[in-house]
Amino acid sequence: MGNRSRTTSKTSLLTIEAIRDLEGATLSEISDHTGIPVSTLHTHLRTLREMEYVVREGDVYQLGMKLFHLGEQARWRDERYQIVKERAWNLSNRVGEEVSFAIKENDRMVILFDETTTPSDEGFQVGRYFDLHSSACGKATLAELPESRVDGFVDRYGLPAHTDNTITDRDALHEELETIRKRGYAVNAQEELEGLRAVAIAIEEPDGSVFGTLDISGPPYRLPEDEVVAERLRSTVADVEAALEDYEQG
Amino acid sequence: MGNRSRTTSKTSLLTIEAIRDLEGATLSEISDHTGIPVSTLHTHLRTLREMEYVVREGDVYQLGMKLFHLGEQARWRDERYQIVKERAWNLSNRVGEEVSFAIKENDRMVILFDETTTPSDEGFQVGRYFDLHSSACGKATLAELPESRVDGFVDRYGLPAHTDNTITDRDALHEELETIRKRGYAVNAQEELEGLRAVAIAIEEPDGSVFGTLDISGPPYRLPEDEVVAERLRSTVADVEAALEDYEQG
DNA sequence: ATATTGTTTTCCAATATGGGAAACAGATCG
DNA sequence: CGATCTGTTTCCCATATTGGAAAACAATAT
Repeated sequence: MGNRSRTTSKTSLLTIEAIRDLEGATLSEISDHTGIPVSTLHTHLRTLREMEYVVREGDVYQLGMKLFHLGEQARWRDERYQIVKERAWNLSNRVGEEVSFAIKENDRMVILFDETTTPSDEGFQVGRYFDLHSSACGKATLAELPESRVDGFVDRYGLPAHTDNTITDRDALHEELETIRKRGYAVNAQEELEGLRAVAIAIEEPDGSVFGTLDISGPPYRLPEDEVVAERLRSTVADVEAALEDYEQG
Repeated sequence: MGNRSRTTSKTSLLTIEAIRDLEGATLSEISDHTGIPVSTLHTHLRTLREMEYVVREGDVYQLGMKLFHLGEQARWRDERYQIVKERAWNLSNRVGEEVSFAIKENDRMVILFDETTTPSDEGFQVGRYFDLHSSACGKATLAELPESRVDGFVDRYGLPAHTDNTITDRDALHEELETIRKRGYAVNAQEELEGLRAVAIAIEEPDGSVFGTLDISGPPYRLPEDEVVAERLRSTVADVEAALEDYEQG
């Protein structure tokens, strides 16, 4: 089991995440997956159920909508995200491509929203985590950070490969980031997911730090030249940055 | 503060909810709000932070995107919700009104999504909880339940008033539910929120239980006659029910 | 009917762990 | 420079948490 201080709360939280991993599971399945004895789990699940973080459908435990409720609050915890959303929507409608907004939290990127013209495939990325080194949004963010922080990040997590195209070499990463800084946009050439290409640009706050990233993504065959895509993003990013500046004033 | 068994996990979860209530807060603010001593809170927040359920911005604790991540999983835990979403989107586009889908979980309604034509005011209800007796979706759901369960619900929670129009009397509620069953749709005449009118119809599963509810909502002056709105909903609901039936087969 | 197997739930004792007062450490401020 | 805010850490005792084991429950099979 654990190595460091196993707080009781952590066990509850791990239980939640086990249910997420298994996309719903029975008591014994959760026990198998986590190694936590069923009797212990049972009491934790009682609490989680009482607090509505988990529900039971028959004998299957599922994540409760309390999590969704709280998640929505988290998603909009910075009201400036709404500013971005409106402009992302406009952009998406203008160019007919999928536009996503992501932020970095704890060394991973999270997609906060995702504007498309067709609602069908909308949002399959929303709420997903992406690695910093293998996503357009992540690389766009990294490119804005000092080398030392990039190195620190590599030291901690390494550069796990997700496809054949993933950058797995530290020097290659530094080169890539340099290229991104030069040309002003990051490209994900199917480094995270086979068949998904994306172009991303970082949005800067008035103080120069990275606020988040906008990207346009899709299957490679459908996207225009990177430079064309980047140009489309650029104007929206500039627009958002101006709006953030305005917001700052009052 | 506590009266019943205060489990450790529960304290952590209450901490999360305190941060939600306060929309971000410092250690001492959370302590004031919950009555939990700062020293205790401190350790809980450490765990919550480690597990990414909470983040710190300066000295303000905020809900972490882990919650959003998990919340999205909860939101789509039943893949049939996607079926509803597509059709709600179509309806919204056809009639130019706001269409929402809600489900009942633990004696409250939760809005799962909300399709609008303009993205600006979209989603301000998403993830919100609504009481069963004071919302269109809630009343539409109650109307499908046996009287005994309705009474049980009233016994447990009472009928708290949210506006002057809220139904606060048990008999009046039963009458209202009877009306809903007769005419086939529920109306929220600003019973939950001043200035918000809504018409809702329950979606039934093939087995007859309530799957969720669709509603059309807006400021009273903008909505057509209830009967007209209901008619628009009816066809989509029938459509969804047919699709659920198909899904059942394979 | 009665085993058989797989659950989940309850019980309980031992002990690891969390609670919270108090001491400590930085800030910020008058 | 003390005073007064914060947040952080320490530490000890009471007790909440654990998890084995057994009991209840369910679903098949014999």
